[in-house]
Amino acid sequence: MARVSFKAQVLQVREDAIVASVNRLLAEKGFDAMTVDEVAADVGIAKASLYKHFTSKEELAAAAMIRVLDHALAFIATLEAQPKVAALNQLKAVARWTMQLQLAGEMPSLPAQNSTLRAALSTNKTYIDRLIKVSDKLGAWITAAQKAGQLSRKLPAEVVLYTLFARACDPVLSLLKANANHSDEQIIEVLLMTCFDGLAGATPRLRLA
Amino acid sequence: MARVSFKAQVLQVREDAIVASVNRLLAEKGFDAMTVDEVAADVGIAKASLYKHFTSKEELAAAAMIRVLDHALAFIATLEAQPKVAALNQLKAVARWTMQLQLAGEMPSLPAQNSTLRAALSTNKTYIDRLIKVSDKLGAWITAAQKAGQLSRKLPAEVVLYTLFARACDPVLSLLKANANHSDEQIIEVLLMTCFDGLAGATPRLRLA
DNA sequence: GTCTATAGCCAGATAGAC
DNA sequence: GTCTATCTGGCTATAGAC
Repeated sequence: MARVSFKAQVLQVREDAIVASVNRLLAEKGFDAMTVDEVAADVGIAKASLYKHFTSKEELAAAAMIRVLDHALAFIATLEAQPKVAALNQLKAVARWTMQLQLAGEMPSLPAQNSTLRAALSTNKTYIDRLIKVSDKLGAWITAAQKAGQLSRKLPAEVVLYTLFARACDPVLSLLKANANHSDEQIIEVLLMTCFDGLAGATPRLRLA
Repeated sequence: MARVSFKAQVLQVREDAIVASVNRLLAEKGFDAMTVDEVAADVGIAKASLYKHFTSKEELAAAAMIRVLDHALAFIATLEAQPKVAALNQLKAVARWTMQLQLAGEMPSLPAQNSTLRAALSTNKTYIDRLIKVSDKLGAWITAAQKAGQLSRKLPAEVVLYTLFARACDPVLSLLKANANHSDEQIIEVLLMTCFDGLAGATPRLRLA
């Protein structure tokens, strides 16, 4: 049986600490503004030690992105354990979760348009795998919600999917938080409304029979 | 009378060319990835010459942002010339205009979270002035539309305003364009729907006589 | 594997001739 | 004001001792 040595456990814990730091710094400053020196200082180890675990800054960031996607998959799994919930509400729960992560300062921004990070991510098999897994889970709920008339059938499913990803790092949230007139919970409720019901606002559904 | 010398005109034209280049590069790569060398090469002058016109990279970017806001103000002015249009439709027209700019590759992204650019912009009087002017114009339409019941009254006006700014550089647009299954016009229509009517989609308004 | 020290590079900004 | 050539600082990444 595969007993994991104590030493290996220590290393694993250290790697987790590194990735957690990277995740927070990515959320706070973005990939370009984040420096490897900062990460090392934040973790409390030497920069050279970082490069024993990860071969490049891009790989550091990729590990953080994968971590977020894994957390998302875990959250989705808990939702799936309650099969009676309407698909629309599952999607809303996911959106709420991403916004809470953002408010907590733990949601790295989407990789900017033409960066070295995008190139690295697009060739990272693990990252792509997790991204597809999340997309498949959400995609299933999206089509189910459209069939049930809970989501507009006029919108291509990919538009809905991309929109959910984009709202997970919507700058509106940080703008509202900066102006500090609302509680975190109020911000989330308002953003969920604008996302699902639009700026025009939902009108009562006609009950046809 | 203030006759503008030929030489001054040439300079003005050159500055316009510089700012137009910066604008395009900002839209394409973002502030961090854009280099001053690129700008100089794109305009076709030496880097040192750039620094005779603008004292820093941040000021270059600020000039581009101001240019966009000035264009927005000009567009808003043309809309104001048609006072019979409902406030909601004026806002939609502005949103459509920003999306067209984005599709044309001429919409610089919002300054990322904690950058030197944000600091520079926040102390740039001209930029702030234009930003306030645009916000005031849009703010008037927002409150009018809410009074008329065309926009949700449950949303604070600032939320609507921030959302319109954010949608002006919504990453969903570039994602959809990358997957290239839709025409530019289709993309814009779909994004306008998600913005104003939400993912759930608009339902027919009840007519209460 | 961890550290200190440093290599190598690149980008923002400037000097100085014209 | 425009150019070429250069300075300067900061950042990624690595060498080499322990």
